[in-house]
Amino acid sequence: MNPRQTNAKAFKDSAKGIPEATVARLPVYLRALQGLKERGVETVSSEELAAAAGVNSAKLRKDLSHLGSYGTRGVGYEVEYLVYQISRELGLTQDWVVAIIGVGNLGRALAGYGGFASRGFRVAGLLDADASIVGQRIAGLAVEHTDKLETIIKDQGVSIAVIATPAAAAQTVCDRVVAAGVTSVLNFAPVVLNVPEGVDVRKVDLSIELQILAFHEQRKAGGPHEEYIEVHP
Amino acid sequence: MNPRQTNAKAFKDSAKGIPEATVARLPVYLRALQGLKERGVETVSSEELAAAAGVNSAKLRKDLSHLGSYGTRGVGYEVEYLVYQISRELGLTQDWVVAIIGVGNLGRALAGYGGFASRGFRVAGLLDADASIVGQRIAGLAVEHTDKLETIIKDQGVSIAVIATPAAAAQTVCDRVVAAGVTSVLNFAPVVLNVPEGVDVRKVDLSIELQILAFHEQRKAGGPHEEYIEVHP
DNA sequence: GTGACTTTGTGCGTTCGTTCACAATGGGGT
DNA sequence: ACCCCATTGTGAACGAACGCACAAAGTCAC
Repeated sequence: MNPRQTNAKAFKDSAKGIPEATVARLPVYLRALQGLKERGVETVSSEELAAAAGVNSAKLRKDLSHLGSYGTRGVGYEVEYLVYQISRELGLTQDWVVAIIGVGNLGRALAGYGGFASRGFRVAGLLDADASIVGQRIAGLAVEHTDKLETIIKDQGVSIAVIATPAAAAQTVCDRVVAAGVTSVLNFAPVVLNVPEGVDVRKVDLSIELQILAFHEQRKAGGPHEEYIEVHP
Repeated sequence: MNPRQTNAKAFKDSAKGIPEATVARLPVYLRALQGLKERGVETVSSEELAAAAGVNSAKLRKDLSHLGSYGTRGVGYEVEYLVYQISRELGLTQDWVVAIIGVGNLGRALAGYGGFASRGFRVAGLLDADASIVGQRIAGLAVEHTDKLETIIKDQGVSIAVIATPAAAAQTVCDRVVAAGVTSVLNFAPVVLNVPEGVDVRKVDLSIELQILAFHEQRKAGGPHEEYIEVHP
């Protein structure tokens, strides 16, 4: 019935899913590899690449083994070939159209961020609800009013929305982009977004990261765990 | 010898360490709770709080149980009391002094981000290597030259450094802040930072998150896993 | 006071992720 | 042609995290 069942071995192991933890590390490997490539390195061992990516080498090998068998025993991995394979697996060999909603400080920083364009992400729209910002040119793009959100998403074929609005506006904006057909959302607003099945949300929260650091910092200094704690009265 | 061994029960379970996964969620609970508090809610059940935080209720209860037994069976958790307990556990009842190095678009966004001050993070310095930026006032602070990095860190008692420089400068800046006594680093530059034992680094990478979204987006659309893949020649 | 009801806190099985350690395997030297 | 060496790819052991399901424990109505 399903060809996979008759000839499963010829299909990539990844068919049934690369572990999330691995997916999250692939971009790190990719960046390390691109660095090596720029320096003219043609071949790299798992040990070297692991060091460059800040992970241990067994983990690196297992991660890469999920994509297929792309190394040569006794030699290592061919940098250029591996760059291509990881890019393809991540979907970076095609272009992705992105819209950024909310052009405050953060939205501006995102619009100007070089790391997008170089990895196949094309910013097709900057939108804001504030009329005094609409019309400004930022990173070569004119800011549009959020009224046009649906139009832009559909006309430009936006598939990923970046939400950089204030917290209060985020859920509404999210509902609108989802209704307009977006299925992946990167959320910078400090709220938990509710989305229907089938839509992916990833969250980046600046203050959460700081809080996690504070927790560990406190531990180093001898935090509350050192004290005798009273019971809830 | 160690009192913990003679009377372990009286000490918080957390003494030996709250799981990392839990620590990473505490800030989310905290934000949800503060939202409830502002709306005047006094008591909340694990079910409700879990919904607000976007996790399942068993996980929430287990997370909170690591801090101690702060709920009341049949009733739920007292919002204000729980806010205090989580804040204390995260180390937010004390103030943390932060310096931001690199005042580009992102550094500016960070400097103006309200989520810091409201959680006990005081930005004590904005530093940049570019002489044309030095002296500008941003969010009420004058930008200083990176020459003064060591002075500022020591004089102001900075314990957390936020690195928002270009990739090429990040490692050098990191070495300097660590040498000056900083033990926690939040890194926005797209590089893997090397730090000595005892220093914590957390990384926020905008383009990595987008790449992870692209991966899943590709899957939805029927990505490379659907195709028959040739073997490495 | 008592009993019904609600909600917490947690023991347990399961799943997911990491690490070790080594057999398999390709390259290169002789 | 053969053997040695370096390095991959992975089986298996371990550990962390998740989620179910329920006993324990408190509240509230009467």
